[in-house]
Amino acid sequence: MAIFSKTCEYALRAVFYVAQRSHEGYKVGIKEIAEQINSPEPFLAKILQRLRKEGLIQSVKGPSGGFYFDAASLNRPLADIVTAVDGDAIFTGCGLGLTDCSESNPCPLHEDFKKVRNQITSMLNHTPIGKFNLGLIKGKFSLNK
Amino acid sequence: MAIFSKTCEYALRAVFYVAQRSHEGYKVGIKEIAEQINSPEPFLAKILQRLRKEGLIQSVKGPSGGFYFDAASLNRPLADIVTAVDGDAIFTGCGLGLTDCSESNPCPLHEDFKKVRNQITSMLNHTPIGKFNLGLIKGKFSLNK
DNA sequence: GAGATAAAAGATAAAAATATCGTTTATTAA
DNA sequence: TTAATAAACGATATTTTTATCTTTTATCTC
Ligand code: FES
Ligand code: FES
Repeated sequence: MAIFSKTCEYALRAVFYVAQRSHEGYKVGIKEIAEQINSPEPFLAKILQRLRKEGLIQSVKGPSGGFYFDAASLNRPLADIVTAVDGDAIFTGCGLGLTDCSESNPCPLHEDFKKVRNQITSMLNHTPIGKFNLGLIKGKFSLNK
Repeated sequence: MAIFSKTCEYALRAVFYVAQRSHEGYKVGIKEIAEQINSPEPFLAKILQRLRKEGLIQSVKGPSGGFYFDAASLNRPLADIVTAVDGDAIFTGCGLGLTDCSESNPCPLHEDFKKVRNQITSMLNHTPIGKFNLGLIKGKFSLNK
């Protein structure tokens, strides 16, 4: 088990890659993205379609088209991507799977989980999509293995 | 997506329930456990079989039999249960799904994820299975909704 | 406008996780 | 030692997640 679904992992890696290329002034085709983040191409295509429908990423069809982020989108928090793909379970769900997590009906791990969740939530809310562009360009981070 | 798989959620809830009853001096049948933690009975049976094979929980067949924890097992950390069911991805895996998480080949979220993972790891390592027995007996915690 | 390019859409397929069922084996109590 | 009880085991079923393929639509270049 991981924090995010495979779908969400691909989404985030793709987002980081497209953000970097957008920062450099390019649009990117799905094929290039899939290669660079080491994901199955048609599956990733579906994921990006979804993000596009939600207005989280931009794209244009046709020659010299591809995916990109406009300036506003580059400043959105990662939390928006995660929510679009995995929903809000990671932000509000009970760690033991109870139907609703609350102070009045807590599971044994509620207090501990709340801290973990808050840390994840805070990190995802305060990290803009474009935050790692410079680091990625400098080759400081990996997205594919 | 959640921190743990459904399987692991059931496992932990069952463990807490059996621990409480063990503390009170009883063994518990699979039917009662499944009812009390609101899980599918045959599925839960499989999970507990697995835990038993690993020596994490005890059981006896036959009349007045059932599942229970011996004193030593009550002191084991929750981490042992989680590892048995979900493996160690939650403790060591990359948040973005890279094949191995390391300082030398970090993903963009590596530093942030490390903190989250460490917090989860620490909590699961330092929480013994029997920690919540008194609270559960007093009705302070919920395991079923 | 014609041809080429690339994403969108829709229908399937494969794999993994979750869930169920029927039978067997061990244990107990009488 | 027999009948009842409860877990173990093995096979199967369902659902969800992950992945693929084909056709359509939009856009660019010429
Ligand atoms: S009730 Fe389980 S985390 Fe809040
Ligand atoms: S490389 Fe991604 S969390 Fe360490």
